[in-house]
Amino acid sequence: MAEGELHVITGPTASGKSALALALAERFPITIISADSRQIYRGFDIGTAKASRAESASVPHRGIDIVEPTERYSAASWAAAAERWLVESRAAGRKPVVVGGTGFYIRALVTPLFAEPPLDPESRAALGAVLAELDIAELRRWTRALDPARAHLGRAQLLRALEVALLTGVPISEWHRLAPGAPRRSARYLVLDPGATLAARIEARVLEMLAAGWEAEVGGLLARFPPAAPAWNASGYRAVRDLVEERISREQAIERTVIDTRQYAKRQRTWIRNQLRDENVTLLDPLSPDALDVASAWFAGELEGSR
RNA sequence: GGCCAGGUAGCUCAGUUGGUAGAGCAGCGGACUGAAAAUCCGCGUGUCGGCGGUUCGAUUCCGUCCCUGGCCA
Repeated sequence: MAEGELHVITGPTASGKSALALALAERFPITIISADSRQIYRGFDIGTAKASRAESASVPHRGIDIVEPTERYSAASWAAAAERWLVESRAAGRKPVVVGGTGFYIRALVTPLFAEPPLDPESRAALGAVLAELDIAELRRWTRALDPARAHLGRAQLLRALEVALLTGVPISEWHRLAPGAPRRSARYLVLDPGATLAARIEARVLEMLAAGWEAEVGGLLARFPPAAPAWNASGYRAVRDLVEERISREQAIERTVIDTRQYAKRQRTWIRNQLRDENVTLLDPLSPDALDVASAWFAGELEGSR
């Protein structure tokens, strides 16, 4: 493709993606495009492991602090914004590198979601209010009737399936059939995974976050944003909130955060293992001594990439 | 030292009138097309503390030893 292949660095949380991207930035002029559904929120800094001020000053970053914590964002919105960042980055003579663990965002950029017709906001809100009252068994029954191919999915997906089926008159699976998702650009993936040491890295990072003032950050956020704001559901934020409000002990908060984060990392690994199965993937252990050289070779297009 | 209560999955526990056992959490696998650090689906991983005894058969009953907690000395 004219614009060249898109470079994507991904891997489970705490695998060292950002550090590697920053190191790469010392060798190549790049813009780091953060594909991270939590770093988009302003104010949620420490627990989402955002780049520091110094880091974002030395290397251009995009995708960070782009929405208010009360706002519900979407993969489609992110992908649309990312399209602009890619153009902007290239215009500035820098190669964009997508760095992040939100697989769905990356997919939406590489293989666009189906083109949704405009939905009337009022009908949407009204329907949402009705559906919110239903339990998952009920949502499943409705989805079995309206879009059976999606009835096995989770609550969030069932709500979406019903919304699309009812408001567009065409179920999502039919939209897919009409316009099968085709890659809009080719992409090469560098997948970072430190293997069995990931659990220890996660635990260490949680302790670092607390040492860096996570509790104080959460204290401030609590005063500004309602507990139901979307940004709160990032690993650890609820636990630290409970700690700040003295409902649980420090030990309990650490334990819950570590478990949450580990479970998240596991889901990311499942996604990467199965959803990127047919993609151009280069696996890299960030702890290997030549990690940066391998990453550089990958970036320069000197690696074949195993599929 | 004596008495009492316990010892069952990685953790917290339930259970078996004697037929080799099951929940929650953790863990593992999977799904994922506009909430994705979200939302869901599936899977029990075990010398039932050790050793003897009774019994066709003991995790269950008996004896003994070990360990933990509590109370009394």
